[in-house]
Amino acid sequence: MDHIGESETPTRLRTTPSWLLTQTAAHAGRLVSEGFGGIGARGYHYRILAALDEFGPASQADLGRRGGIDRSDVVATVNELVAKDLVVRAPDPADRRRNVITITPAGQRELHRMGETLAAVQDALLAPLTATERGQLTRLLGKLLTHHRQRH
Amino acid sequence: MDHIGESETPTRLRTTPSWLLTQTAAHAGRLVSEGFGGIGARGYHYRILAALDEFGPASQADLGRRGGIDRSDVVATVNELVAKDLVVRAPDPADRRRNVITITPAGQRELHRMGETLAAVQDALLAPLTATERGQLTRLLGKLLTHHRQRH
DNA sequence: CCGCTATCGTTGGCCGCGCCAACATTGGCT
DNA sequence: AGCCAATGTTGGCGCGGCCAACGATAGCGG
Repeated sequence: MDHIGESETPTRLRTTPSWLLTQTAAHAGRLVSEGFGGIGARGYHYRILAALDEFGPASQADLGRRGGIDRSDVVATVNELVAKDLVVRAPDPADRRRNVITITPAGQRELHRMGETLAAVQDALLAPLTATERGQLTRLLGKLLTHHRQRH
Repeated sequence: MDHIGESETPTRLRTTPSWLLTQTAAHAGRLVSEGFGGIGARGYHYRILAALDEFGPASQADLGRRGGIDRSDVVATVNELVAKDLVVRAPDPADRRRNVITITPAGQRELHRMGETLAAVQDALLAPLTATERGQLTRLLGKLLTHHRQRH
Protein backbone atom coordinates (compact mmCIF):
# COMPACT_ATOMS: atom_id res chain seq x y z
CA MET A 1 0.00 0.00 0.00
CA ASP A 2 1.58 3.14 1.23
CA HIS A 3 5.26 2.72 1.65
CA ILE A 4 6.15 4.85 4.66
CA GLY A 5 8.45 6.25 2.19
CA GLU A 6 11.09 8.61 1.28
CA SER A 7 8.90 11.66 0.71
CA GLU A 8 9.85 12.30 -2.90
CA THR A 9 9.40 15.69 -4.45
CA PRO A 10 6.56 15.92 -6.98
CA THR A 11 7.71 15.83 -10.58
CA ARG A 12 5.89 19.05 -11.31
CA LEU A 13 8.14 20.81 -8.85
CA ARG A 14 11.39 18.99 -9.58
CA THR A 15 11.24 19.93 -13.25
CA THR A 16 10.25 23.57 -12.85
CA PRO A 17 13.18 25.99 -13.21
CA SER A 18 11.61 28.65 -11.02
CA TRP A 19 11.20 26.06 -8.28
CA LEU A 20 14.85 25.03 -8.57
CA LEU A 21 15.85 28.68 -8.43
CA THR A 22 13.83 29.61 -5.38
CA GLN A 23 14.84 26.45 -3.53
CA THR A 24 18.56 26.85 -4.14
CA ALA A 25 18.22 30.53 -3.33
CA ALA A 26 16.55 29.56 -0.08
CA HIS A 27 19.48 27.32 0.78
CA ALA A 28 21.90 30.08 -0.14
CA GLY A 29 19.95 32.60 1.89
CA ARG A 30 19.95 30.32 4.89
CA LEU A 31 23.72 29.89 4.70
CA VAL A 32 24.22 33.64 4.35
CA SER A 33 21.84 34.36 7.22
CA GLU A 34 23.67 31.93 9.44
CA GLY A 35 27.01 33.45 8.55
CA PHE A 36 25.89 37.04 8.97
CA GLY A 37 23.70 36.27 11.95
CA GLY A 38 26.76 35.09 13.82
CA ILE A 39 28.08 38.65 13.71
CA GLY A 40 24.74 40.39 14.22
CA ALA A 41 24.29 41.53 10.65
CA ARG A 42 22.14 40.78 7.64
CA GLY A 43 22.10 41.09 3.87
CA TYR A 44 20.93 44.68 3.70
CA HIS A 45 23.88 45.79 5.79
CA TYR A 46 26.35 44.22 3.41
CA ARG A 47 24.70 45.65 0.33
CA ILE A 48 24.82 49.19 1.66
CA LEU A 49 28.33 48.97 3.08
CA ALA A 50 29.56 47.51 -0.21
CA ALA A 51 27.97 50.31 -2.22
CA LEU A 52 29.45 52.95 0.08
CA ASP A 53 32.89 51.41 -0.04
CA GLU A 54 32.95 51.16 -3.82
CA PHE A 55 31.32 54.43 -4.84
CA GLY A 56 31.98 56.65 -1.84
CA PRO A 57 29.46 58.70 0.15
CA ALA A 58 25.98 58.68 -1.31
CA SER A 59 22.40 59.63 -0.60
CA GLN A 60 20.02 57.03 0.75
CA ALA A 61 18.09 56.98 -2.50
CA ASP A 62 21.27 56.19 -4.41
CA LEU A 63 22.11 53.42 -1.97
CA GLY A 64 18.70 51.94 -2.50
CA ARG A 65 19.06 52.00 -6.27
CA ARG A 66 22.48 50.44 -6.23
CA GLY A 67 21.60 47.69 -3.80
CA GLY A 68 18.09 47.05 -5.05
CA ILE A 69 16.60 48.11 -1.73
CA ASP A 70 13.43 50.09 -1.22
CA ARG A 71 13.86 53.63 0.12
CA SER A 72 11.91 52.80 3.25
CA ASP A 73 14.09 49.80 3.98
CA VAL A 74 17.21 51.87 3.44
CA VAL A 75 16.05 54.16 6.24
CA ALA A 76 15.81 51.33 8.73
CA THR A 77 19.08 49.76 7.63
CA VAL A 78 21.00 53.03 7.84
CA ASN A 79 19.53 53.55 11.30
CA GLU A 80 20.99 50.22 12.36
CA LEU A 81 24.34 50.94 10.76
CA VAL A 82 24.49 54.36 12.44
CA ALA A 83 23.72 52.76 15.79
CA LYS A 84 26.71 50.49 15.25
CA ASP A 85 28.95 53.37 14.16
CA LEU A 86 29.58 51.67 10.85
CA VAL A 87 28.22 54.64 8.94
CA VAL A 88 27.60 58.37 9.42
CA ARG A 89 24.44 60.18 8.38
CA ALA A 90 24.71 63.90 7.69
CA PRO A 91 22.45 66.37 5.92
CA ASP A 92 23.64 67.39 2.47
CA PRO A 93 24.29 71.16 2.47
CA ALA A 94 24.06 71.24 -1.33
CA ASP A 95 20.64 69.60 -1.40
CA ARG A 96 18.68 69.82 1.77
CA ARG A 97 16.38 66.97 0.82
CA ARG A 98 19.22 64.49 1.01
CA ASN A 99 21.34 62.85 3.62
CA VAL A 100 24.93 62.01 2.86
CA ILE A 101 25.87 58.58 4.15
CA THR A 102 29.56 57.89 4.71
CA ILE A 103 31.21 54.65 5.72
CA THR A 104 33.45 54.78 8.79
CA PRO A 105 36.72 52.92 9.33
CA ALA A 106 34.82 50.56 11.61
CA GLY A 107 32.33 50.11 8.79
CA GLN A 108 35.10 49.14 6.40
CA ARG A 109 36.46 46.64 8.87
CA GLU A 110 32.97 45.19 9.29
CA LEU A 111 32.56 45.03 5.50
CA HIS A 112 35.80 43.10 5.32
CA ARG A 113 34.65 40.64 7.96
CA MET A 114 31.35 40.14 6.20
CA GLY A 115 33.17 39.62 2.92
CA GLU A 116 35.19 36.81 4.46
CA THR A 117 32.19 35.01 5.86
CA LEU A 118 30.44 35.51 2.51
CA ALA A 119 33.35 33.93 0.68
CA ALA A 120 33.17 30.93 2.98
CA VAL A 121 29.47 30.65 2.25
CA GLN A 122 30.12 30.67 -1.49
CA ASP A 123 32.48 27.74 -1.10
CA ALA A 124 29.93 25.79 0.91
CA LEU A 125 27.19 26.68 -1.53
CA LEU A 126 29.05 25.71 -4.70
CA ALA A 127 30.84 22.75 -3.17
CA PRO A 128 29.32 20.14 -5.52
CA LEU A 129 30.26 22.09 -8.67
CA THR A 130 33.53 22.10 -10.57
CA ALA A 131 35.28 25.37 -11.39
CA THR A 132 33.94 25.39 -14.95
CA GLU A 133 30.44 24.60 -13.70
CA ARG A 134 30.63 27.52 -11.29
CA GLY A 135 31.57 29.72 -14.20
CA GLN A 136 28.64 28.44 -16.23
CA LEU A 137 26.24 29.04 -13.38
CA THR A 138 27.32 32.61 -12.71
CA ARG A 139 27.25 33.34 -16.43
CA LEU A 140 23.72 32.00 -16.88
CA LEU A 141 22.40 33.72 -13.78
CA GLY A 142 24.06 36.97 -14.81
CA LYS A 143 22.42 36.70 -18.20
CA LEU A 144 19.00 36.23 -16.62
CA LEU A 145 19.58 39.05 -14.19
CA THR A 146 20.70 41.67 -16.71
CA HIS A 147 17.79 40.74 -18.94
CA HIS A 148 15.16 41.13 -16.26
CA ARG A 149 16.72 44.25 -14.81
CA GLN A 150 16.15 46.05 -18.08
CA ARG A 151 12.54 44.92 -18.16
CA HIS A 152 11.96 47.13 -15.17
CA MET B 1 33.25 64.35 -10.31
CA ASP B 2 30.14 62.47 -9.47
CA HIS B 3 28.11 61.72 -12.52
CA ILE B 4 24.52 61.72 -11.36
CA GLY B 5 24.77 58.34 -12.70
CA GLU B 6 23.30 55.14 -13.67
CA SER B 7 23.21 53.50 -10.23
CA GLU B 8 25.52 50.61 -11.00
CA THR B 9 25.54 47.52 -8.84
CA PRO B 10 28.61 47.18 -6.60
CA THR B 11 31.18 44.71 -7.90
CA ARG B 12 31.13 42.83 -4.62
CA LEU B 13 27.49 42.00 -5.24
CA ARG B 14 27.63 41.46 -9.00
CA THR B 15 30.30 38.79 -8.64
CA THR B 16 28.81 36.89 -5.71
CA PRO B 17 26.98 33.71 -6.75
CA SER B 18 24.63 33.74 -3.78
CA TRP B 19 23.64 37.30 -4.72
CA LEU B 20 22.96 36.26 -8.31
CA LEU B 21 20.91 33.34 -7.04
CA THR B 22 18.76 35.28 -4.62
CA GLN B 23 18.21 38.11 -7.08
CA THR B 24 17.16 35.89 -9.96
CA ALA B 25 15.04 33.90 -7.54
CA ALA B 26 13.42 37.15 -6.46
CA HIS B 27 12.58 37.96 -10.06
CA ALA B 28 11.24 34.46 -10.57
CA GLY B 29 9.22 34.66 -7.38
CA ARG B 30 7.75 37.97 -8.41
CA LEU B 31 6.69 36.57 -11.78
CA VAL B 32 5.16 33.53 -10.11
CA SER B 33 3.38 35.65 -7.52
CA GLU B 34 1.93 37.87 -10.21
CA GLY B 35 0.74 34.86 -12.18
CA PHE B 36 -0.74 33.05 -9.20
CA GLY B 37 -2.01 36.22 -7.59
CA GLY B 38 -4.19 36.82 -10.61
CA ILE B 39 -6.14 33.70 -9.70
CA GLY B 40 -6.03 34.21 -5.94
CA ALA B 41 -3.44 31.55 -5.20
CA ARG B 42 0.17 31.27 -4.09
CA GLY B 43 3.11 28.93 -4.20
CA TYR B 44 2.15 26.81 -1.22
CA HIS B 45 -1.17 25.96 -2.85
CA TYR B 46 0.52 24.66 -5.96
CA ARG B 47 3.04 22.60 -4.05
CA ILE B 48 0.38 20.83 -2.04
CA LEU B 49 -2.02 20.31 -4.92
CA ALA B 50 0.83 18.94 -7.05
CA ALA B 51 1.85 16.49 -4.32
CA LEU B 52 -1.73 15.33 -3.85
CA ASP B 53 -2.26 14.88 -7.57
CA GLU B 54 0.91 12.88 -8.07
CA PHE B 55 0.93 10.69 -4.97
CA GLY B 56 -2.72 10.58 -4.01
CA PRO B 57 -4.29 11.34 -0.63
CA ALA B 58 -1.78 11.99 2.11
CA SER B 59 -1.38 13.23 5.65
CA GLN B 60 -0.45 16.84 6.25
CA ALA B 61 2.96 15.81 7.53
CA ASP B 62 3.64 13.94 4.29
CA LEU B 63 2.54 16.92 2.27
CA GLY B 64 4.92 19.09 4.19
CA ARG B 65 7.81 16.75 3.60
CA ARG B 66 7.15 16.42 -0.10
CA GLY B 67 6.70 20.13 -0.71
CA GLY B 68 9.35 21.34 1.70
CA ILE B 69 6.76 23.11 3.82
CA ASP B 70 6.69 23.34 7.59
CA ARG B 71 3.90 21.45 9.35
CA SER B 72 2.45 24.64 10.75
CA ASP B 73 2.33 26.26 7.32
CA VAL B 74 0.67 23.17 5.88
CA VAL B 75 -2.16 23.65 8.36
CA ALA B 76 -2.87 27.18 7.17
CA THR B 77 -2.55 26.26 3.50
CA VAL B 78 -4.86 23.28 3.79
CA ASN B 79 -7.36 25.50 5.58
CA GLU B 80 -7.34 27.84 2.61
CA LEU B 81 -7.62 25.00 0.12
CA VAL B 82 -10.52 23.50 2.05
CA ALA B 83 -12.26 26.87 2.08
CA LYS B 84 -11.99 26.91 -1.71
CA ASP B 85 -13.21 23.29 -2.02
CA LEU B 86 -10.00 22.34 -3.78
CA VAL B 87 -9.23 19.73 -1.14
CA VAL B 88 -11.00 17.65 1.50
CA ARG B 89 -9.72 17.12 5.04
CA ALA B 90 -10.88 14.01 6.85
CA PRO B 91 -9.64 12.21 9.95
CA ASP B 92 -7.72 9.02 9.23
CA PRO B 93 -9.62 6.09 10.80
CA ALA B 94 -6.49 3.94 10.71
CA ASP B 95 -4.39 6.50 12.59
CA ARG B 96 -6.32 8.99 14.62
CA ARG B 97 -3.40 11.40 14.82
CA ARG B 98 -3.59 12.07 11.12
CA ASN B 99 -5.82 13.84 8.68
CA VAL B 100 -6.22 12.48 5.20
CA ILE B 101 -6.11 15.22 2.60
CA THR B 102 -7.70 14.47 -0.76
CA ILE B 103 -7.73 16.62 -3.86
CA THR B 104 -11.15 17.33 -5.37
CA PRO B 105 -12.03 17.55 -9.07
CA ALA B 106 -12.15 21.32 -8.64
CA GLY B 107 -8.70 21.08 -7.10
CA GLN B 108 -7.39 19.22 -10.11
CA ARG B 109 -8.82 21.82 -12.43
CA GLU B 110 -7.21 24.53 -10.36
CA LEU B 111 -3.90 22.66 -10.43
CA HIS B 112 -4.14 22.52 -14.19
CA ARG B 113 -4.79 26.23 -14.44
CA MET B 114 -1.88 27.00 -12.15
CA GLY B 115 0.32 24.72 -14.20
CA GLU B 116 -0.45 26.70 -17.32
CA THR B 117 0.35 30.04 -15.76
CA LEU B 118 3.51 28.51 -14.31
CA ALA B 119 4.58 27.35 -17.75
CA ALA B 120 4.09 30.83 -19.12
CA VAL B 121 6.20 32.19 -16.29
CA GLN B 122 9.00 29.76 -17.09
CA ASP B 123 9.06 31.03 -20.66
CA ALA B 124 9.23 34.63 -19.52
CA LEU B 125 11.86 33.80 -16.95
CA LEU B 126 14.19 31.86 -19.26
CA ALA B 127 13.57 34.03 -22.31
CA PRO B 128 17.20 35.17 -22.71
CA LEU B 129 18.56 31.61 -22.61
CA THR B 130 18.89 29.09 -25.43
CA ALA B 131 17.50 25.60 -25.07
CA THR B 132 20.89 24.14 -24.21
CA GLU B 133 21.54 26.89 -21.71
CA ARG B 134 18.23 26.14 -20.04
CA GLY B 135 19.29 22.54 -19.76
CA GLN B 136 22.61 23.55 -18.26
CA LEU B 137 20.92 25.78 -15.72
CA THR B 138 18.42 23.20 -14.54
CA ARG B 139 21.17 20.61 -14.34
CA LEU B 140 23.44 22.82 -12.24
CA LEU B 141 20.65 23.93 -9.95
CA GLY B 142 19.48 20.37 -9.54
CA LYS B 143 22.99 19.34 -8.60
CA LEU B 144 23.18 22.05 -5.96
CA LEU B 145 19.76 21.18 -4.64
CA THR B 146 20.28 17.45 -4.23
CA HIS B 147 23.60 18.10 -2.55
CA HIS B 148 22.22 20.50 0.02
CA ARG B 149 19.09 18.49 0.64
CA GLN B 150 21.21 15.60 1.88
CA ARG B 151 23.09 17.89 4.21
CA HIS B 152 19.89 18.26 6.15
C1' DC C 1 8.42 85.15 -10.09
C1' DC C 2 4.96 81.49 -9.53
C1' DG C 3 3.34 77.12 -9.68
C1' DC C 4 3.72 72.42 -11.07
C1' DT C 5 6.20 68.32 -10.83
C1' DA C 6 9.78 65.35 -9.18
C1' DT C 7 12.69 63.78 -5.69
C1' DC C 8 13.98 62.65 -0.94
C1' DG C 9 13.54 60.87 3.73
C1' DT C 10 10.43 58.89 6.86
C1' DT C 11 6.58 56.30 8.90
C1' DG C 12 3.68 52.50 8.83
C1' DG C 13 1.89 48.67 6.94
C1' DC C 14 1.34 44.16 4.06
C1' DC C 15 2.64 39.64 1.97
C1' DG C 16 5.29 35.39 1.04
C1' DC C 17 8.28 32.19 2.63
C1' DG C 18 11.05 29.72 5.94
C1' DC C 19 11.47 28.36 10.59
C1' DC C 20 10.82 27.32 15.66
C1' DA C 21 8.63 26.34 20.29
C1' DA C 22 4.96 24.50 22.73
C1' DC C 23 1.10 21.63 23.56
C1' DA C 24 -2.34 17.81 23.57
C1' DT C 25 -3.47 13.60 21.23
C1' DT C 26 -2.31 9.27 19.54
C1' DG C 27 0.64 5.23 17.99
C1' DG C 28 4.33 2.05 18.38
C1' DC C 29 7.66 -0.40 20.80
C1' DT C 30 9.65 -2.69 24.64
C1' DA D 1 2.50 -0.18 31.77
C1' DG D 2 5.70 3.15 30.28
C1' DC D 3 8.46 5.69 27.32
C1' DC D 4 9.35 7.75 22.90
C1' DA D 5 7.97 9.36 18.25
C1' DA D 6 4.81 11.33 15.28
C1' DT D 7 0.84 14.42 14.21
C1' DG D 8 -1.98 18.55 14.03
C1' DT D 9 -2.52 23.04 15.78
C1' DT D 10 -1.55 27.63 17.64
C1' DG D 11 1.32 31.47 17.92
C1' DG D 12 5.29 33.76 17.04
C1' DC D 13 9.82 35.47 14.72
C1' DG D 14 12.89 37.10 10.91
C1' DC D 15 14.21 38.37 6.36
C1' DG D 16 13.32 40.25 2.00
C1' DG D 17 10.47 42.77 -1.18
C1' DC D 18 6.97 46.09 -1.85
C1' DC D 19 3.47 50.02 -1.52
C1' DA D 20 0.97 54.30 0.14
C1' DA D 21 1.22 58.53 2.21
C1' DC D 22 3.24 62.74 3.98
C1' DG D 23 6.13 66.97 4.58
C1' DA D 24 10.10 69.18 2.89
C1' DT D 25 12.86 70.65 -0.82
C1' DA D 26 14.61 71.32 -5.83
C1' DG D 27 14.06 72.13 -10.43
C1' DC D 28 11.75 73.51 -14.37
C1' DG D 29 8.35 75.77 -17.59
C1' DG D 30 5.49 79.31 -18.24
